[in-house]
Amino acid sequence: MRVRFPPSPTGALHIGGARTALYNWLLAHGPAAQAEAGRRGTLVLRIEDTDRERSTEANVAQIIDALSWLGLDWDEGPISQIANTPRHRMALAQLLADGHAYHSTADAEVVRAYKERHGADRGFRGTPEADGAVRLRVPDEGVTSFVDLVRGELSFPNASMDDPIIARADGSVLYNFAVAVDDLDEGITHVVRGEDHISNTPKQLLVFKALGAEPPLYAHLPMLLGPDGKKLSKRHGAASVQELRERGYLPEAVNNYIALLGTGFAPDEEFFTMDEMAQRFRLERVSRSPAVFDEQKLRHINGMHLRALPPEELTRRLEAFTGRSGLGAAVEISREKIQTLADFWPLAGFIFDGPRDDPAAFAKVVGAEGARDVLGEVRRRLAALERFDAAAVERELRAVVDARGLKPGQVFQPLRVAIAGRTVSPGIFETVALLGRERTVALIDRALSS
RNA sequence: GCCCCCAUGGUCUAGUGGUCAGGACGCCUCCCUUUCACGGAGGAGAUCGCCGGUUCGAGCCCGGCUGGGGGUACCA
Repeated sequence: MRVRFPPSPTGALHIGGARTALYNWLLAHGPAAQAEAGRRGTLVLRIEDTDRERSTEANVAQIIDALSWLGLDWDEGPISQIANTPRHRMALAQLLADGHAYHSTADAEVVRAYKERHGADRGFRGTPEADGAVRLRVPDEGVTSFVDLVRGELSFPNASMDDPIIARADGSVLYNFAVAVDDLDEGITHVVRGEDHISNTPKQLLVFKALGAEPPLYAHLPMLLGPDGKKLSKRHGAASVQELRERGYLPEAVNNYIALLGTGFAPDEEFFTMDEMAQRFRLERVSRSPAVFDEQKLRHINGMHLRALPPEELTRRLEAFTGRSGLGAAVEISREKIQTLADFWPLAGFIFDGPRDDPAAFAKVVGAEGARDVLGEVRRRLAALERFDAAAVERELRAVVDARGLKPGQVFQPLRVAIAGRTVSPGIFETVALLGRERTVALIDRALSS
């Protein structure tokens, strides 16, 4: 089995592209490839840069960086499509010579006029000219059909298809032609791509036929949509892989989530490692309907992956993410409370940089009836504590709760705001223990004197 | 306009002719350290897009309609 991922370097790698890359990766690493050849499949990375206007090296680098971050490694490539130009020209000359293609100066205007004469459902058929762009000759009758591995048989009436332009007047080839030639040359066996390519497939099939070659198998994945039901784009916030990374998501979680979007792996589970996903992945199980990208659920899945990481590993990633070091102990007491890497600093940063005061919270909680009195007693008890660990701190704080007949929150919250400056923090006992007696007492004094 | 694809709670999905349509995210209530998150116990939320048909019986099969989406570039 040979599959490919062919991004066009006209922008960053978007979530839809990452999904396509992931599914190809899963296919190549899964049991289907194994059963077919006794070893896993080969993934080819091809850069579709035939659009010279919009393709840039920076985008290529960015896409490769995003794929690497996701852990989606490839076996061959990156192959620059533009580097295959000689071969494309050769194939084009062959079709021209065979009469499968012809030069035509007909532009959109001419095509429109043609349809006015012959009916909107009649595909444009040109007459060979001496120069102009190159069009592929589509049969007048019959259908071009194929069995889509996720949708079943798809069929297109030839009569309604325009003769597609496969090369510009300057001889440079266009997408539908280059792709077919490259898929053929690279021995691609399975083309797995987005639904937006469904109507390109018959054109490419016709190119294979004109070349006298056997086409690969095709599978079209459903579209990924934004919360508004429209195609996912930058307008929906985090649309690129790079942005997801900057927002503190883990690559394993991103992979897990986008795999879930559009495939029902298992009835009751949603947490999967790459290996588990590759084992379970089946093209036939891929959903046919478009899916809405839901960041809330990504957050949830990300939290699961975060907590599944060994503490040292989580610490390493958090240190890389925040650019700080010595985070170990704080990470230990925060790991149950964060869902993304970006959640950590706002939650526990005060342990290192001191409180970031939220005046409203301060006024409300520390300024509450009896709160200062409670804080005073908490201070006395903690100051007198011999062993300053989480268990001892908890004992003292609960003693205050019991002695005064208060609710736990009436004691814990003022203390939390005193040491963190806000109502959000890791567990109060562990946090106080980590801060130590000196700093805790000083922070309480600071709150009391404010 | 034309060609094509799709349609189960707000979202992702399970379900392939016969249990009260199951799970997850989110939401609500309660508990856990009145926040955040995790975990636990409950709850609200779906006339399975609509109309016909096939069948003793349809979310599952067929047809039509409606709605959404993709394509319709000398872009990919």
